Amino acid sequence: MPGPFHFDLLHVDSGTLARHGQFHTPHGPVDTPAFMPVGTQGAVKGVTLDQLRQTGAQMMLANTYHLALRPGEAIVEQLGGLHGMSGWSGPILTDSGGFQLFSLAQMIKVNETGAVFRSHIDGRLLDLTPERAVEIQEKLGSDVAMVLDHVVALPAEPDVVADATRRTLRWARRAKEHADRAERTSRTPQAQFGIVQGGLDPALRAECAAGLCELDFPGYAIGGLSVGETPDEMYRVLDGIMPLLPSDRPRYLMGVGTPVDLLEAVARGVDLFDCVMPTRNGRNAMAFTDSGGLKLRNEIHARDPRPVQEGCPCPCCAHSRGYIRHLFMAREMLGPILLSIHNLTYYQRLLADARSAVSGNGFAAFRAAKLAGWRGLGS
RNA sequence: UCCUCGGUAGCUCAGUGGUAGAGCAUUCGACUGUUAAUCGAAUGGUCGCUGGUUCGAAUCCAGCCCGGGGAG
Repeated sequence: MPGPFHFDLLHVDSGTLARHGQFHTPHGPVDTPAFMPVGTQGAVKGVTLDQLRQTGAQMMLANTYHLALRPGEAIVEQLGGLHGMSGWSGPILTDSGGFQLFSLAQMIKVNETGAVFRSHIDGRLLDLTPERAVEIQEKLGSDVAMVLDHVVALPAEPDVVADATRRTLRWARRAKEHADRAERTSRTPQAQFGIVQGGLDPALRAECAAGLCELDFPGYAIGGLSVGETPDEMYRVLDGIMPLLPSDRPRYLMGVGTPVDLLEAVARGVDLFDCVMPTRNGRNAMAFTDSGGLKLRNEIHARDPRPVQEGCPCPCCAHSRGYIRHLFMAREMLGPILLSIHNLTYYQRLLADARSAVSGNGFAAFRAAKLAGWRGLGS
């Protein structure tokens, strides 16, 4: 009998390693490959739940560190967990705070026990250990909880990467043990994913993957990428890791990426993605389209009556590029909102098309056609 | 007519002897498990005009032009 988090591998493309599947959660299934919008504080910035569903998103992301600081996991729990608090009824994945060891590196100290954060909000100390990360995420009530990992910026000295990778593996063991032993307080079950670190070193990546697989997680993430390396270096890491991960579990490439990155990773067998790019870039007036990135603050769009993307069903594309530019120049809040929705819609449609292409054994051709379009304007 | 305050970048203004700065606007760039509706860069001025003093004037002096306020 399949568990609450089983992954149905429905089809593998005949020409690439691209997979089409379905990941099951207590809050519904997720068709893969899938893109999860980022809602760090329990909200996808500028987008209502209705609008978010309309983009085609099935699963969203939230963040342990940010929610532990504000409003605090106790309040989230009291409001019914992330689902109750936010009203989002679909699956939710919570990141452990491991990424903040990288992005907030200047305000933390890492040792074997865990990480000590100096809150960026009020300066108070927050101890984040692998065990604490498990407990916080249980209270948040997400469907998938990530283990706490140690993300370092690239390029980095070999011993720095090796230390962080082996620490990540030790932390994963502690997190797994703690989750298995802990009294489950939430009403719904929660899956825990391990995270493969190892920088650009194939041997280190393999060592980490092997150690995690022994622990038998229901899903595996690839972390520590898109932190300073080139796209080709990232793709090479994926080439090396994918064969080492069990094919009957979802593979999640954390924090990635551009549309090009998504297709290159899907071609190598990745099933899940998340990235702030569609929303952050959308807020900053950059639109994703089939012919590459559009910087809508640029004057060239001022008199352009065309929609951002011809044929796009999103509410942004009911308007002209000239109007969207005007909204940004006038600092109207509707501009960032509409472009966030457009970019999320663009990502969701891209992956929906990718799933169809995989099912029809035509992923290689699909990827080639998309890349040719994007190359035009250099997305 | 007199008194007074002012005239410096597209706009609002700093700058009182060593050949000009800021904010905003404009243009362009960046953004990958969000400390970001953010960040960065560039364009842009014979300092109202004409003389004078001085090695050197946006800055001091004189006259003129333009604008605000006041007096008669």
